[in-house]
Order: sequence, then C-alpha cells, then structure tokens
Amino acid sequence: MSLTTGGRSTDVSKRKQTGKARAVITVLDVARHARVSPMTVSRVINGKESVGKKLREKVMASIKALNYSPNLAGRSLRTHTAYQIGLLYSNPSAAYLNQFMVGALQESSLSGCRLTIEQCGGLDSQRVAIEKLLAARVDGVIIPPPLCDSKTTLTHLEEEGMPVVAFATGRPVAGVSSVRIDDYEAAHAMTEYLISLGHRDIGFIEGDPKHTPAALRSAAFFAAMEEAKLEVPRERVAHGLFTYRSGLAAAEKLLKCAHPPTAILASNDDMAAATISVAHGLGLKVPEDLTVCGFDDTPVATTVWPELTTIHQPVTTMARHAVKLLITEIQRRRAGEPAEGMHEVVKFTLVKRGSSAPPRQS
Amino acid sequence: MSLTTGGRSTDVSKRKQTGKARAVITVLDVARHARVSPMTVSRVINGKESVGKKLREKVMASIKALNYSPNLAGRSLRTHTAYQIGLLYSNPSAAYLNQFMVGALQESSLSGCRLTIEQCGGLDSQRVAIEKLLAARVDGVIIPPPLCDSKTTLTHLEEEGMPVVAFATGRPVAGVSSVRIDDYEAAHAMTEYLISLGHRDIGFIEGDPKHTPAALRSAAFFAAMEEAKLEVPRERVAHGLFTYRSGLAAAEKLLKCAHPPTAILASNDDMAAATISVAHGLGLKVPEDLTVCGFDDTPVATTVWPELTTIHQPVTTMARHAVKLLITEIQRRRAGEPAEGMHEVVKFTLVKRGSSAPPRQS
DNA sequence: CTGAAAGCGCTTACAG
DNA sequence: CTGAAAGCGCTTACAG
Repeated sequence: MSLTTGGRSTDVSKRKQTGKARAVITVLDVARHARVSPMTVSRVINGKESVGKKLREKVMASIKALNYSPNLAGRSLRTHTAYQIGLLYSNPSAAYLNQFMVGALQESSLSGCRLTIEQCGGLDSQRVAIEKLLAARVDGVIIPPPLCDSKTTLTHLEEEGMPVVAFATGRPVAGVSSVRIDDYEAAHAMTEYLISLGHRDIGFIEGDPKHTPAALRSAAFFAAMEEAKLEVPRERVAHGLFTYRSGLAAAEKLLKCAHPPTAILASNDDMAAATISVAHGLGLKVPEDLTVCGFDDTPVATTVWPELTTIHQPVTTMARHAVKLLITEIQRRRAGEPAEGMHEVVKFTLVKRGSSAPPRQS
Repeated sequence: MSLTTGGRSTDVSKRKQTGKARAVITVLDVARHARVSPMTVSRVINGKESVGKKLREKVMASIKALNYSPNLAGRSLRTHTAYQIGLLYSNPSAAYLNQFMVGALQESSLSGCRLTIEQCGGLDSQRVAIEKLLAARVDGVIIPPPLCDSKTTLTHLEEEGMPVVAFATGRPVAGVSSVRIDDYEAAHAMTEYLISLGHRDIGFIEGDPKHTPAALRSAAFFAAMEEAKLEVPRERVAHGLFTYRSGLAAAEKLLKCAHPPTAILASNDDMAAATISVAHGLGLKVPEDLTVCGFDDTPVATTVWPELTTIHQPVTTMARHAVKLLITEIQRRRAGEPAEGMHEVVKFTLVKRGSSAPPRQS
C-alpha cells in the first residue's frame, strides 16, 4: 500500500481507488469523520445559517483534520455555475492586462468559473472576436478600456443577450455594470498635489481622447488648475495617445520651448516614462529640474528611473470585483430578472515616488 | 414558452427546466437525435476509433444540428482531469507573462484544467509562493524564467512530488520537462544577420547572467563573431539585467566613446528599446547611424520607434505546449509511471523591422 | 463495434 | 435544524 504524502493516515485509505492515485477526500469522508450527513458538511462549506453550532464546529474540525477542499467539478455540475467568462480586449497594454488577469484568475478559481480571452483590433476583428466568444459559449463578457466605451461592441453584445461588465470605463452606461476608479477625482488630486509642491507652470499630456477616462483626467486637470487660479496656456498642453511613443512627441513639444514647465502630468505611466526619457535627453534632471507624474501605477512606473509618482489603480482588485459582478448579473438573467447595471467605484491611491519634488525656486 | 435564442427548435425544448434558464444540450439529447446510445456519442466526441463510419457521421451531424458542446464539469468529474495548474513567476515582465497567459488559458480551456497564478520575489517569498500553490492544491507547476533555473525552486517542488515544466529555460534538466526555443541558434542567426548587413563593429548588451538563456545568447554572439573572424574588444560589450533601466546604462557605455559601434545587439527588447532612447538622446539616427536589435519580440518591440528587428519567440504557442506537457506528466505520475522529462524545442523567427540597416559606409 | 448500468462529488428538493 | 434520496452530464468498466 502506498504512503499518503506527508499526512496522518485516516480512514480514507480504505476507499477503493484505481491504481496508485492518491486518495481524494470528499464530503463523504468529512461526513463520516464528523459523524454527520454529507448534507450538513455541504451546508457548513457553503456557510448556510441553518447548522447548529455544535455540528458546525465538529464539521469544521473534520475539514481541517482531513485537509479537505471541495471538488469544483462536482459542485459546478450540480449547481450549473461553471460559467465561461469572456475577456475582450483590444489595446494590449500588457502590464494592465496582466494585473487584470491575476485578479480575474483569482476570483474565477474561487467561484469555479473559467476564463476565455480574446483580442481584437479594428472594428472588423471586433465582430470576429465577439463571434469567437459566442462560439466559445461564454456566459458573460468583461471589457477593459478602450472597448468598454465602444457603442458597437456594447450593442453587439446586448443584442446577443450577453451580460457585460465595463471595466474602468470613464462613462458608465445605465444598463451595463461597471467597475472603475473615479478618474476625475484622481486627476484632480494629482494636480492639487503638484500645486501643493509649489508648481505653477504645469504641463499636461492628454490621453487618447477616445478613451473616456482620458477625457475625465483632462477635465479634472483643468478644473483643479482653475480652482487654484492658475492659467494653462495652450503650449502647456500636448496631445498623447497613451503610448510611449506619443509620449515622446508630447514631452518634446512641452519641453522644447523658451520657458518649459517645472512639472508635467501625463495621463498615463507610459507617457510619463517617455517624458523622463526626453527630459534626460535634454539634460534635465528629474525631479530636480522637472517633476514628472503618471497615472495607473503600471509596472513601468517602478521600472524607470526615478520611479514615478502616479495614481495607483488597483486593477487586480477591480478585476476580482468585475468577475463577481458579472456572475451576479449572469445569475440575475438566468433567474429571469431584468438586466440592471451595478456600478462599483473602487478607491485609488496617490503614490508618491522619486519623480516628484518642489520646483527649484519655490 | 420562451424562445430559444436564434436556433431551430428541437425536441430539447421538452426537457423539464427550472425557471426560464435556456435549454442546455447534453449527450443524451444528441444520442436521442442520432438514435444511438449516449456512449456512442461520447466515443465520437472523444475521437475513439471504435465507432462505425455510419454511426459516427450520424452523431456528428446531430452534434452540429443541436449545436452541442460538452459540459466540462461533467467530464472532469468523471475523468478526474480537472487539474489545477500553477504558474509560478517572479520577474514580472508584463508582456511576456501576458503572451504566456493567453496560450495557457487557451489550452486549459480546451483540456478542462484550471490556472492558478502566483508571483514571488526573493527566496523567502519563493517558499511562500510554493506553499500557496500547494495549498491551492495544484497538480503541477509551470515555471517561466528566471525561476525555471532556480535549483531551490526545482528542488522544493521535486520534494513535494510536483510535476514541473520549465518554460523557456536555457538549460533543460534531465528529470524536468521543458519547452523552449534554441536561444543559442537564435542569437547566432541574429549576429550573422548583422554581419551580413555589413556591420563589423557590433556592440552587445548581455542579459542577466543568472538567466540561462542570457548566457546562451552571449555565447552565440561571441561564437558567431569569431566565426566571421571579427574581434569583439571589451568596450563593445556591456552588462545588462534585462530591464529598460539597465539597458540605458549599458547603451551609454557602448555609445559614449570615441568610436561607437555601428550596430548594437541587445539580449532582449527592453534593453534594445533603451538603446534607441539613448541613441536618440545622443543625436544618433536609428537605423541610419546605428542599427539596434532586440530579442523576444515582446510588445515593446513594436511600440518604440523605429520598430525593433528582433527574435520572435512564440510564447503563446509555447505556453500551450507547456500546459499539454504538464498534463501528460501529471497523468504519467498518476499512472505510477516514473517521471521522465520531455523536452520540446519550438522554432523562433528572425523578424526584420525598421531598426536595422547596413552601416553608413559599408 | 455498440449499449445498459453505475458512479465521479456535489447540492437541490423534499421530508421530518 | 438535520438527513435520505435523487440527479447534474459525463465516461469507465463491463457485457454482448
């Protein structure tokens, strides 16, 4: 008889097992160990109220003693909760997607659902990607930016009766659930921080205007500046597209002038990283000669030197929420309840790092 | 009675269903439709040989007609194949991990297994991360670089009897399965390409020497240069750590000298991107004044300007292979067969883009 | 080559 | 508050 790996031996070893597969503990084993019915074990696992304190404790002890963990396949089969969750993304900001994936995977392994990921580029491939998700029999779809704001995408999915969660959208729509941070408030807070450091000449790199969060960030920047009675002349603002490359061009526009700003706020980290690169190229020290701030706190924020002061968007946590929200929505529809978007706003954090400091002569 | 979404109505609609949940098609429905037993349907789905041509075709037609797809929960429950696959990563190169995830997810949704992802930093957190994976009851672990070469990690997992696949390691170990490209051959090909363009003064940025692929890439570069009877003086080689930042320092070392090289081969794309940035800062045009090549073809390769000539490593495909290999290995062990590493070498591609050209006076 | 029976591990629906 | 029975969808193991 084979040894059970590193554990006290239990009555489990008596179970008939084909070959040398190691014994798997089931509700039945726990039930026997605790001298209750499997149902009671099931109730305890699922946190149902209706179990007496004594039994509950006995069961919990047995679960611990046997090191039991439920078999998701069995549960899913019985409860029909093995949802396929689709992720439809278009802008392959690797770092962002990555953090998203970690959270989504965490939550889906807890709730027993599966993830399918589909990338798309233009409008055409968008249609194709959605068809693929439908063919993969997804029960709901999560859409990160910028697709989360695409009317085409949303309508297409709506028509198919597909539950959707818009991820990090800047403009939540009534019928579609969403998870996001308050981009406006975040950009406002960042601008106020720069002002509080003593900066007056602050340059701003806008994000892709098609992304709704970008619009909010811009609006908040201008609002905060106005509230502080600070002018923002046209040459202090540059357009960007959230890419590193667009950040290079934008930073050059802002810095190659007679009176460059003492601080630049970029609408995301990639463009802030590009700004640092341009500054260095021009012989400017960061943060001594120029403060540079980003947005999102993606890995690049801590890769560049100096590390970026930025807005931390808890993407992983948000992804977990998104999966939960989507499951709720799927179950709602299954139960025949009308679709009704739920909207969650998650807290951001302003992370101060080496790229920001008071201006030289403040 | 509710409409079935976009489909011809079938006898399925007669099935008793709680509430308005849409009808789900099972093997039974297909069997009825094809007038065979469920077993025959199952055999067809699983591609067993032993089904007559006539029946097989009837079943396939029914599957198509009913738009059937098997329920993974049912299958997993019966076949015990709902493996938990752990991914243990340490170096959060987002882009790389991302491509990996896409492939791993594709394969795992096909084979019905689940993914758990765990990050770790130093040695301490490595232990913790492995404990977490064990607690999550993973049945096997895939390890991307640089952890795939960590003796500590491998030993720890070995001791727990955990099947492992080393991903993109430069030094496959006998007992541990691996999936990789031939880094040596790839770096050799890239060096030969630069030489064929007419470059003689070629700078090289090494990767983190602790990463085995880095060592192979370096070795191949020197070998290819020697084969072409080209000297590589010490000032043509710079150390890097695969990070953008280390690339900046390395590129400066190579370029800020009396006779800078006409081409620089960096051991990965991040450092190549940094090299372009430094070159621009020094007023050098890429590729007119300086050819820059990378390695891996991560998204940054097509983000920077000009886009990078680089070695395409098909990470997504490799990830699919890794999952398959791991499943095979898990099943082997379950069947009591001895562990025996399988090693797969996947083809790379040399992708020529805008960052490479012949030297000015060739 | 094909099928009838049984059961994977769990929880729903019913009974007390 | 607790339990005995049944079944989710699939495939293994057996029988023909």
